[in-house]
Amino acid sequence: MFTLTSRRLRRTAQQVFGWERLRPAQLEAMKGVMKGRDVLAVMPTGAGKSAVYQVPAVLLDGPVVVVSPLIALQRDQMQSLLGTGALRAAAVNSAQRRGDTEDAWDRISASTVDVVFLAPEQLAKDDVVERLAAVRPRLLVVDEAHCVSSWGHDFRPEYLRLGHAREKLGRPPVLALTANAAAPVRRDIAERLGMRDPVQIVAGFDRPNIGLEVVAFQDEAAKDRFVLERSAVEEKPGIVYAATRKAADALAAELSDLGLSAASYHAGCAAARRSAVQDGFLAGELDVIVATSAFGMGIDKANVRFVLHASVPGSLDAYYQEIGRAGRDGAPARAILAYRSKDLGLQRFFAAGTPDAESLRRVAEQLRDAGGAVGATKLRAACDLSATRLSSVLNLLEEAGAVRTGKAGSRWTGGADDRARDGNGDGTAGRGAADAADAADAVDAEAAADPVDAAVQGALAVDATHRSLEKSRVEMMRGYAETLDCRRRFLLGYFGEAAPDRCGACDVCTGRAPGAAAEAPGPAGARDAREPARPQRAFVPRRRGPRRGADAAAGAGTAAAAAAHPYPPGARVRHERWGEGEVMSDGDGKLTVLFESVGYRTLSLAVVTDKRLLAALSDPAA
DNA sequence: CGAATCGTAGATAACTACGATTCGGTGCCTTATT
Repeated sequence: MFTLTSRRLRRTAQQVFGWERLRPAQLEAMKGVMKGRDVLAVMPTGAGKSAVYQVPAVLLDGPVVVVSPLIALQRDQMQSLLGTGALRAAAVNSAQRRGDTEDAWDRISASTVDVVFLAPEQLAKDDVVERLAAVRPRLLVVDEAHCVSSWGHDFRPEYLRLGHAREKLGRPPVLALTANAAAPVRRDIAERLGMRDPVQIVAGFDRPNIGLEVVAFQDEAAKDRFVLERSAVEEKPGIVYAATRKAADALAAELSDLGLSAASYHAGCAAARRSAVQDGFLAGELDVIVATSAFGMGIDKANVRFVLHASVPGSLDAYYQEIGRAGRDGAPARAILAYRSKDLGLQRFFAAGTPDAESLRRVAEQLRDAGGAVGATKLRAACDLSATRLSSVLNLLEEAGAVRTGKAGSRWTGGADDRARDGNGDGTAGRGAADAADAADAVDAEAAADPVDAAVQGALAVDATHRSLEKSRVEMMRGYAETLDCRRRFLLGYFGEAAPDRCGACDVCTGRAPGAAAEAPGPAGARDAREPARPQRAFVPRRRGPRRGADAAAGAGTAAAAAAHPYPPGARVRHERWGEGEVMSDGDGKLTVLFESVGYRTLSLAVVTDKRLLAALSDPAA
């Protein structure tokens, strides 16, 4: 039954690391790695993701390069490796002393290092890539791989350039690891890293011990009072997520005034304070940590009893990740969202970003005039851009098909015609290129006469596509907050996982829902008809009964109804205006589809079938 | 997108009202100056 590879992996795990058992998902991922396949593994925190590369690192004949988003995480992983004594590790980053980095390079070049840790920005540097390529890495690991998708487009664009780095490293197999990736995110990761036919291992998303609750408000002061009170009375320890640094500081101060042990945590805190607060929380010295989204990656504390969001985050991906820090011990825990529809404005602002036509133009002109490949360092100097800014600009120009990057640097490839060709022919240019071509046509036919103008317009169109997806993710977050149906079902559906109609453990299922609107909800839900917590309890249970009945009568939300239409989750569909997409979830007479050009859209199943809005392109079951 | 802050005009002493402006989240990496 067990293959030779399985036996070797198990034996190594046992003898070298002392792990008596490997989970099926771990073993399967390791086997893929040993076969030289690209592997994308989505496994919950605590399921032993690191083991998936550590065991093969012992067996592979050459070093493993691990890309990790935070230097702090690299440090933690180094420590744990040193603890086992099984692997020799080194890190390359700007936070350690120069001498330590030189020492690391000496050891790497002498082939006495098994695992090298670095951030994606390091791989943007030619000398770093050259020195690594010289020792022939056997595996490129991308840890917290969802960052490729969520951070790469704007914030840390080097993530999107890991595919190039991989080529320069001699195209080793890629192992992408994450705890949280919805289907489109997985697709993005695979595409961006240039993975070929990857082995995908996806463990379950459901965390049944986390009770889900949303409390809606109109009035900001009422919401603030609620957040303060719930933070004070919920079982400790807990995490409160705030949208801004100022709000985090203010709430932490108020909780402290109440006599609780509370502290704030955000990127504006001094480094020393940040680590002190984090350590204090992990050690159980803090009741409540009030944080921005800066807090949490790499945090694995078992007994967090509640995660309270004082304001909505920008996506369900972020929300799921943040509430997933509760109840890791398996004991009951709560995820509470204090929701106010106006709070979405901040997230919409973040999603909207700031287009920068001027930088695009400068880089495009430089490359056009250069008449050959230009390295990143030279380009930065010529265009007077930061490394981050340049990467982001190059990513857009490449996606628009106007620029191509190879070993020697980035090269001008021209205008609209090339762009369209690239979109079809080159897998890594991918879907953005085709969209961009369409959009660019629409933007300005006259501008397309000049190739630089066309490139800038095309890049802006690609950018607009990303932002439109980001905005639609905010809308999905709104959908979760305003849904009148089982929240767990909504959440799991977003991640492409089927769920029963009622989980029995969210506020909707237990009849404690705040939600119901004063009038019958339209497609946009009950967004402006809510009142704060107190009056809701009185009228909600009565309202829910008949509503449920009405839904059932409409033939929606049941397994039987879900099977009766041609758009099951996973199906590819085409919409006349929005193009191709994938069905993410269905239920209660609605379909949620992720369209490649516009992002998430929720459609009424009745309208879709009536007006034949969607063409089914394929059935995943077929 | 929305909240907070700032500035100025207007009507009259100490403000208020309202338009304009600014600000808001995640982390790598600089690499010369105290």
